[in-house]
Amino acid sequence: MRSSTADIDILRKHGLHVTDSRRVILNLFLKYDGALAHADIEKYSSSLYDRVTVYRTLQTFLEKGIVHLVPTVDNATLYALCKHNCIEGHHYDNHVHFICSHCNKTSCLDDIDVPEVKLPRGFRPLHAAMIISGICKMCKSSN
Amino acid sequence: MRSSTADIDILRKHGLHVTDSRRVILNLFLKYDGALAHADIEKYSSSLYDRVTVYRTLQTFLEKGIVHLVPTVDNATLYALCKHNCIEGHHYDNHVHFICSHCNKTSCLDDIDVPEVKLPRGFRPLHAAMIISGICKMCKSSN
DNA sequence: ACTAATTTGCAATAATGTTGCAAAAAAAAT
DNA sequence: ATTTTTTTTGCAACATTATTGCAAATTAGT
Repeated sequence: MRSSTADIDILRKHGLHVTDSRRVILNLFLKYDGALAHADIEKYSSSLYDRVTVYRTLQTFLEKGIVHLVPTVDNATLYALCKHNCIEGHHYDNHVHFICSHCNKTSCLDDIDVPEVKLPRGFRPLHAAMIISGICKMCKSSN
Repeated sequence: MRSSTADIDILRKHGLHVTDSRRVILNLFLKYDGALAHADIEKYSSSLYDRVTVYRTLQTFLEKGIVHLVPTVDNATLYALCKHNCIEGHHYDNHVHFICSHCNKTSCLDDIDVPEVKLPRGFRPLHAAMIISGICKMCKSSN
């Protein structure tokens, strides 16, 4: 029995050195399967790593296209794993994000694309993001 | 010639005492016609008022339904004037927001509603927000 | 194992947001 | 118009969140 190397593969694929903190943080994303804020990561990793390291790791993941930012209405910076098609410097995260007002978890609905919208004359759109809030699958079924 | 009292009317209509700081900050929104962050307000009001006052004023405007929060991808808290139908405690800001990547201004497209989206089984939507980035009307025509 | 380059942790600093309380200002009452 | 009551403001202190420089530790290639 050998331990999974999915995290290592991802790091290598994006040209990053494999380090403990990067593996641990990346595995949080892989296991949790939702958007995480800096504070979540500090909590889940039991403050194993310095705050600064967490900030820098997230920044690096962002730059390399491993995670993308999720729009929020409060002032939290949320990160979520890029699922497909993201390359360094350009994200294709044009899927809908869902934030549950019960469990507060933010999930990427990877298969739901953001719909096109007709804009007023003169506006040239480049990217669109959509966040739907409500009750998620898990919370609804556990009532 | 008498000075405009639009700001005073708005404050009164929402049951707020009319004070200098509230008038000045409200007028910033009325004139700028875009979303403003706390930092913008400090800048435009030449730090006439204490940071704390600005925070509390924005919080009050939010509670009374004078402004609403605008979703952002970075960690800024953005406020924009409510145009119609907002009452105390409940916002109907289901319009599309546009952020210009050139001039960095965020505007409310009040007449463009956020489109409906079909969600996966089990998700119950309550509210939807949409942010489109690109080049705005003003920046496009000034090239 | 050795070397070169990258990453990490620590300390210091900056930026952002919150709370309590006395003084000032606004609205209501006289 | 003056007094009284209530609300708002500014200050100070504090809490949280994020950034930078640099030496020590770690990674990857030879």
